[in-house]
Amino acid sequence: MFTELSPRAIRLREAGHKLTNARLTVLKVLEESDGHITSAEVLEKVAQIDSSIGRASVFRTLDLFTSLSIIRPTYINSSVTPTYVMMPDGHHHHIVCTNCNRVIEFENCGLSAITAELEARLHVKLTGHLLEFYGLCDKCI
Amino acid sequence: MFTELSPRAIRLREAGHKLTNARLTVLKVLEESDGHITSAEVLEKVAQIDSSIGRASVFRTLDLFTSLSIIRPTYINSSVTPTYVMMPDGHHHHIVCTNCNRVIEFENCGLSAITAELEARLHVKLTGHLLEFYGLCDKCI
DNA sequence: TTAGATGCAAATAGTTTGCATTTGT
DNA sequence: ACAAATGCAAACTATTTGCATCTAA
Repeated sequence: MFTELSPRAIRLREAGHKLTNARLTVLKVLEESDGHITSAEVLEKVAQIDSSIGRASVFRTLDLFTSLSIIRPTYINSSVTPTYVMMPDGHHHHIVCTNCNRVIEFENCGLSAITAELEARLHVKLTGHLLEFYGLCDKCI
Repeated sequence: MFTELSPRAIRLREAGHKLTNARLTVLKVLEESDGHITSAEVLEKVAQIDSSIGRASVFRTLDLFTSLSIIRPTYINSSVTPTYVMMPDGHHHHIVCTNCNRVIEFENCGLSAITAELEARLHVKLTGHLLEFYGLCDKCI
């Protein structure tokens, strides 16, 4: 059905979940996105690929992926439909322009020192993070 | 009607918005919360204080406050109803335990150096941020 | 005085649920 | 074989909208 399994699909199976058509299709849509995608967009693209997949399964899959920290719902420029962000290695960070709503990705969030300090001070074990900056992008300054 | 105006109320008026009963009541509820509150909780507490305030006005007020960066909707342990976090000085940070859903606040997010570096490198002007860590709290480790 | 904000109730839309059926392992 | 997952459609519920009325400045 699917020729190649992505690392996330393997992770899914190793966590004891079945690799169903619905799940692999949602995963494909997420992986082909730019890392930010709304539930409405996921529903639409999944329907384009395979219209026999039910909406409920898409939502169930998004919930499953969220519980596995593959994605994370956020409220980027949409107060109605959640935007899901892909969380490679359990983290994600970006800048949202509060004027034009553009989302700017960047590397090197520089949080490893902070993570280590918090783990030591608060006796917690941190596995990921979401860092969202707000401000004006270069075009809106 | 209200004897004292909080700094946020003054900020609201200075931004050109009327200080109505609905808005001041929502603000009061938010300020008396622990900094994390769902829309359902806001609706309920507002109704307790003044049942004549309409639900629609509460939602309109939450939208207004979000646009003013007084609060920010997030998806803490609730995939249905958004949780709003108060954003003092335009930022907020916390740890969410992925096991028990406890939210741990902490000071000193240590992002000022990263903020300055991003502003210089990407030619943006950053005004706030939301930083959310995921992991296990001391009791769940 | 009057633009802005409100409350109400109806409309909308995104998401969830129950269940018979199908499917991956 | 069989527990897990699915698709369907109905049910749900949070949120939004239109509009006449009210009110803060």
